[in-house]
Amino acid sequence: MTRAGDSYHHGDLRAACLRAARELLEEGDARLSLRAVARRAGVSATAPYRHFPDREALVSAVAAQGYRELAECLAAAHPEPRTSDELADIAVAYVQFALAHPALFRAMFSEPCAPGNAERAAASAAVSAYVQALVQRAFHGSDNDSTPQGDLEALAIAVWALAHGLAVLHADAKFDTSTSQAVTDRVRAAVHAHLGVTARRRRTIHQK
Amino acid sequence: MTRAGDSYHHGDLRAACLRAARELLEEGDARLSLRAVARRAGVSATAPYRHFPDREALVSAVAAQGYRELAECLAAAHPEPRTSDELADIAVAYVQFALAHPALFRAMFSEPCAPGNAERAAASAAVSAYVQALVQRAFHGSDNDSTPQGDLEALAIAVWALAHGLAVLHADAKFDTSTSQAVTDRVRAAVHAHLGVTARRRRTIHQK
DNA sequence: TGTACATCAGTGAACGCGCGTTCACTGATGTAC
DNA sequence: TGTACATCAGTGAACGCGCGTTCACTGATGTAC
Repeated sequence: MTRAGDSYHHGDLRAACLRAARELLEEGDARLSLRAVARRAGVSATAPYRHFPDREALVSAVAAQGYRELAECLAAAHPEPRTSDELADIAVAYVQFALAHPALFRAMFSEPCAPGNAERAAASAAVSAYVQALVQRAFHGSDNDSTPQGDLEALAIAVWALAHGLAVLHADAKFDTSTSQAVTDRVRAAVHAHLGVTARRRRTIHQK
Repeated sequence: MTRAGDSYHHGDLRAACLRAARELLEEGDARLSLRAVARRAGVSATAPYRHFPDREALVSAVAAQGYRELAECLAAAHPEPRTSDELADIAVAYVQFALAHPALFRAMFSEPCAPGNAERAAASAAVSAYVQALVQRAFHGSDNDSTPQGDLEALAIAVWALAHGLAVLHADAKFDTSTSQAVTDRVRAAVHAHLGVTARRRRTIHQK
């Protein structure tokens, strides 16, 4: 039987590989290599093949983990946003996640995810669905609940794209990212500008 | 003196390298290599070094060209947008550009542009400035010209991020991109959802 | 116009590198009796 | 409990690859006289 910890040979090389890959990404390695991961995990170059059929599988597993962390991070920012302000909190969290883990973020969104990897596809779809649901819930039953369903969907897509676009543009240094406050202010302002004049008139949201 | 065309040795290897690089990108090569570019240009592996100090310089030059093309493409979509519909035209052009040239788009936005390359930085900043100015012009002096300047800036950032986010998410296949009509409809809907209820009430924009 | 020379774009061999992946192996672990 | 055996996680050598970059070179072109 397997003891917890270091039991069988290495213990849990699969997990160790994922941890090593994350470390390398956090250190700025743009492109993960199986050999570098093995090296970091303190194991021979070929050992990871016991747990991943090829490089692509390792990368997908890391990306999937990233999606899950992103989802948690968004949920932590606000579990059930109702106002523009609360939606902005989530957008800020999205952007800060990208800035805190730029290489991981790139690994997650860098290329059309290989359709073969079910785990990755699922984790990615979960984030997407989570954001969509979030936005729809926030707007459903608001003052404006005459809004037809199609428009709600479009709005959800728009908000997601907005947050994602802000994240990518910040990660690519198209904006000043030297202070986290500047980033936060910019994202909040963009979300409020987006969600619009109407919202601003109803509540007093703008706090600048 | 240099004759046009094939004059000196190769003629204009610099331009030929850029053309070759573009071809490789259009064919789907994710990562440009100097050797592959040289091969495609029909020249020895080291010849490009006469025109580019290193690989990074070549990639930056290609990216810069991409930014210029993107700017032209946006201008062609609508030179002076005034309505949400016309802004949506531009967003559609932005997304279609990304879908038509995915590898180029990735090369342009893949990583924090090496600050060393002035040409690339300038071309990138030009696109950014162009979009910002576009949006501000579209909204300035609209019915709603009480809008303060800070809000206009935030709005411009938001619209840019929206278009960029839609482009990236489509390029990463987070949405169905099998027909160009579906993409166009989705982008238009997102822009209209974004620019909002107010606009929709004033004009009759939604055409679905 | 013709010759000698300087320039410099492109060549080709060579370097050292890290990579993904294969293969036959070894040795620690778990299991059947 | 002790022994024989099967499993299979991890090893280490080896493969062939494409890469970026260097170097001394060659030969076509342009220029000075």
